[in-house]
Amino acid sequence: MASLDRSLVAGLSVFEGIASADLDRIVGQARSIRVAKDQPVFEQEQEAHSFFLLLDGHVRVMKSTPDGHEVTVRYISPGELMGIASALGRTTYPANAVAAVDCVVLAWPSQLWSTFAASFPSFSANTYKAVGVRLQDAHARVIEMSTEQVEQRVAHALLKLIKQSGKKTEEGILIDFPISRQDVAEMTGTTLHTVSRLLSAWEDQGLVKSGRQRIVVIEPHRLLVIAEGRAAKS
Amino acid sequence: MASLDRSLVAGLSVFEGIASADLDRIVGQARSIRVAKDQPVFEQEQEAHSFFLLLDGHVRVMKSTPDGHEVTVRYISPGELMGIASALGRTTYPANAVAAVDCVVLAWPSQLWSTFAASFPSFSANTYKAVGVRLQDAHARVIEMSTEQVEQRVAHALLKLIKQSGKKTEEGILIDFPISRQDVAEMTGTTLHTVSRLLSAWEDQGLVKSGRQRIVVIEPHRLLVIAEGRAAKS
DNA sequence: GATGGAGCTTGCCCCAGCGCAAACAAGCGG
DNA sequence: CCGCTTGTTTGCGCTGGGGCAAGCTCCATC
Repeated sequence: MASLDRSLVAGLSVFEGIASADLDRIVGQARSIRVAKDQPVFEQEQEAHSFFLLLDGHVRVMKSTPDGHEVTVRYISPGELMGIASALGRTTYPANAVAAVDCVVLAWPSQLWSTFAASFPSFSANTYKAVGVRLQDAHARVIEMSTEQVEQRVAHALLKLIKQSGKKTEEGILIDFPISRQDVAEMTGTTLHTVSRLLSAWEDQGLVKSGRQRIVVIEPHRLLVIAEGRAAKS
Repeated sequence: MASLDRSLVAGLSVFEGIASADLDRIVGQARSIRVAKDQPVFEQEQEAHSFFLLLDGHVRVMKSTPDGHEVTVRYISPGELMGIASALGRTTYPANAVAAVDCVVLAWPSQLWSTFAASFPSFSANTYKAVGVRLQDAHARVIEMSTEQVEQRVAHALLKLIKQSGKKTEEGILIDFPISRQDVAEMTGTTLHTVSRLLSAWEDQGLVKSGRQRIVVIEPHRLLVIAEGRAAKS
């Protein structure tokens, strides 16, 4: 394993306000792990032995229902923590996390959580702030599901994705990991058929350009108009 | 104002594991407030000057969307904290909280949060655990909205309500605060019409008994069957 | 005990979007 | 280069449940 140093994590918002020496100590206790595409980082109901920081790649967090449905909770981008069950008093992971592409993660044993939190107040403050944001996101999602049409929800989802993981290309803004119609459907509570129809329609209008597991947003502004429900019904 | 003492809060799970003397100090710094039915405890976007503990009554937490929809996030029961925005690094409240009946709440200035958290580790642990539960709830809600039919969602909502605030009566289990069809609709992402139709149907089958802002569940077990989607389509 | 308003019920219509099914591409492994 | 798998597209029919509208009932107020 390559030796780890603070340059990996310096500048991440979770570690904001922590002294370099402390960062070294924190990073020194982590294991660095490679996770191949489609492999799990952690699994629902499994004992929460570690918490993780995504260094590189993209991870999809999802929950499975007893009746076989899968719902995508969120995508994790580089620099974000995940599997922080122990910070919230859980002993098992609440969801499945799967690498959307080959990933590199740092892992710390869960017991270290309380040590870190006690030693580095800003670490715990930053994390709980992140938890707060996730709670907000979850509520926002509930509200979307309650009040918006499928078209608006899918538009919102794409906007969220390009904001989080958008990469400028000459064509437009590319979602820079493989994402299928089915994946988008699982994020928005609809079916791959409907997503496919919407993307086709938007492609005709020149709003997006998409292919196999690939979506490029060409006109984010017009997509926003749809997301806000101010779209002219054609 | 009546003098406050620890008997008010002893035994609540948030304060589990805290010494009596400390409890006195904590409670000593609270203001006790009466909130009349339909009056706000705190409001969305407002500066989060305090956090609260509900001593008596029931509070509805809801979010309003720009386009005039209201979505109920949760009901707070006696013994629960609310308005803990500051614990999650927010400076404003994320939602509206309205008294569903006349309520009594304790309020502490937000700045005290960090003091309490630092002085009483179990207080902060207990609270974050509660936050974890809420995050779970929110995700569960997203999953329900994504995968279940309206009928199941409404059944789930009623079950949640009787679990949280059910009161045994000779008729069955009463939800012990006034709740309208509209309220249930806002919890489940549907319309008061549909809720009304469902309750009427269930009443015909002897599952529930309901009236103006009043719902009694007679056969929770059969309601559970519906909630799980194992209902025989009549 | 009349009046008004808030909450509830129900019938009818309609459509967004799901389910099903069939056909089509684009990679990938051999 | 071929065949297979995995992802995508699209047509068609159907239905859950939303929207609208009318009428009803309980309760509070005067």
